[in-house]
Amino acid sequence: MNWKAQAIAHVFDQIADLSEISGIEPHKSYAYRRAARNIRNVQGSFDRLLEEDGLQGIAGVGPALASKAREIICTGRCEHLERLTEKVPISILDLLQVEGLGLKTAALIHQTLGVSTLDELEGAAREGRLRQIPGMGARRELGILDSLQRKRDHGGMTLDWADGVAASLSESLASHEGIRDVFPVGSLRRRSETIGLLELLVVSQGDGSIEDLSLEELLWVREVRSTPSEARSSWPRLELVLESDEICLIHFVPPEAAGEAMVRLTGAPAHLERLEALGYRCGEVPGGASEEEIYLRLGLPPIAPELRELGDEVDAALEGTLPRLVNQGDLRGDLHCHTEWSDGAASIEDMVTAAQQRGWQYLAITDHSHSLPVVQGLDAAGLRKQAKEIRSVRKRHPGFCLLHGVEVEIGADGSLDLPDEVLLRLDVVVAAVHTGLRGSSEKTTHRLVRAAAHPAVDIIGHPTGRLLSSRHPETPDLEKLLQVCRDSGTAVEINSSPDRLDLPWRWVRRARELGVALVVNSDAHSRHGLGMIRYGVDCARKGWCSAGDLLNGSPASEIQKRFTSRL
DNA sequence: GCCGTTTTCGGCCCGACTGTTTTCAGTCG
Repeated sequence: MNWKAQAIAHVFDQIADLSEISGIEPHKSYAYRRAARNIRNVQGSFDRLLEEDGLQGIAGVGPALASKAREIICTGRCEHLERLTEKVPISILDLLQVEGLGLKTAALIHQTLGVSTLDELEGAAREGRLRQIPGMGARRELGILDSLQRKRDHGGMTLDWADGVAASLSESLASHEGIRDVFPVGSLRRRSETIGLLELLVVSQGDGSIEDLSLEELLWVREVRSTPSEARSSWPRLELVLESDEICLIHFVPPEAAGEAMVRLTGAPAHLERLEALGYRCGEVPGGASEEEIYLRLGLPPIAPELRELGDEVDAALEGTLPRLVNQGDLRGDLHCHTEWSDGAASIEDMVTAAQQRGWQYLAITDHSHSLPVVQGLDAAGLRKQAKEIRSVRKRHPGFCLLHGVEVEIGADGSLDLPDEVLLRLDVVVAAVHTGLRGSSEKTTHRLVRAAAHPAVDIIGHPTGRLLSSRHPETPDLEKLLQVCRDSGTAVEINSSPDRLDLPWRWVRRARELGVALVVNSDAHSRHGLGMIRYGVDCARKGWCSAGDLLNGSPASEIQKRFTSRL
């Protein structure tokens, strides 16, 4: 996503939350949220929209919001937001990331206990003070502590957000004289599922002098701090604190050290340890060596950054058994997306043309089934109506393989909310859990396993149900699920939404070992959403997948055979 | 704050689940 769009939408969401806490007319909050959502979903060139009419072409953006958007882009600040934070500290919004805490309770906790940070919240929970709040008992207190712990284990920026921040910083840095190149390193380059610390490598033009760089003037940078160098590297570095509170570490190296810096700063620690066991020594690399040359000197082929995690990738490289990793261009289609028939923003036809523009041969339309609230999903009659529309779109796009499917809701007992005969008439059935995710691991496992064994189910969608920025449910017994899927021929989804990346990559590796069919799905809710598939590809690559491991690495002819044979 | 074959004011998304309850508010999707 365009980083400007991200930045504006982020501020609008903050305004919406703070306004609601401050008791400002609730529909104003709704307006800000709606505008933020539509800005995120902009299709085509965001910059052009911004220049042409200051975003007023976007639904939900009127003169007041357009002027704030302009202010955010030109100054990196928003006066309206700053005024709101005079009344309510912005750190309260961190409290909302805790599962089970919404605006009402967060505001109440702040008012009665003076709590405005996650640390203070944890302290209050440990001391049993949260129980003073009406509606809060011991159980919710424990739930909050639990959620805080899980958040610590999984914290960080999602990949799309980190990519946006990195792109905007790189663009500003690269325009400086004296800077030759800027590269992402660290967990961002390894395409980790969340990015705790954003790291950029800046290759200088000459001797690496950075004295005349005035980074404070960069847009979005609130503060520049020098940080002592660490064992990992002796190159000079600076810490940028961004307006959005993220921290970005910038490493400066002269051109002749770029290759070594790439290796060392990309990590991960276990990978570097294995390299060291092969004789790699920091500072002993000949000047000017590229990253590839460094691997070559150790007797290794280049190892993709995504694989540099646990260390065993080095052994595989030595044995010559590294997989040929899938690329975005290897995918021929997508088997999970939404349209305006449920909670998507585009028509079926629009999604089809967007898929064709991406060079895809097939697309499965899988709108939600009816029992998911808000979304207004489809029941049997709705699906029949949709089938008619699908047939007519097919006629207009004869060369394209358009599949009719559904994302069917898995109920509390593992049953599906559509009759078997309806499901069996569809080309693709993705079964997924959206509610009751706070249940025990055993319960969720039972639901998933029952659905996976159902004869009409083709794909288990986002198996863990996690949301990386907010929801970390008890993980189901994935080993059991994968085995059931293998035995029943049910495929497992790698959901590409950067907030999900679900199946998690460690389990993608396991699924591949077990021979479970995998499929990278966009779960797109707009034309633009189809592009999210790149994050699913990142996840598949981290899970050692080749194109051949993925259902949608195969051409339309095979997909047609697999998914329409039961008709 | 936005929007309009209910167009310059009045309405804007809703239903299940949960932990706290003794009749429900808040959260979430």
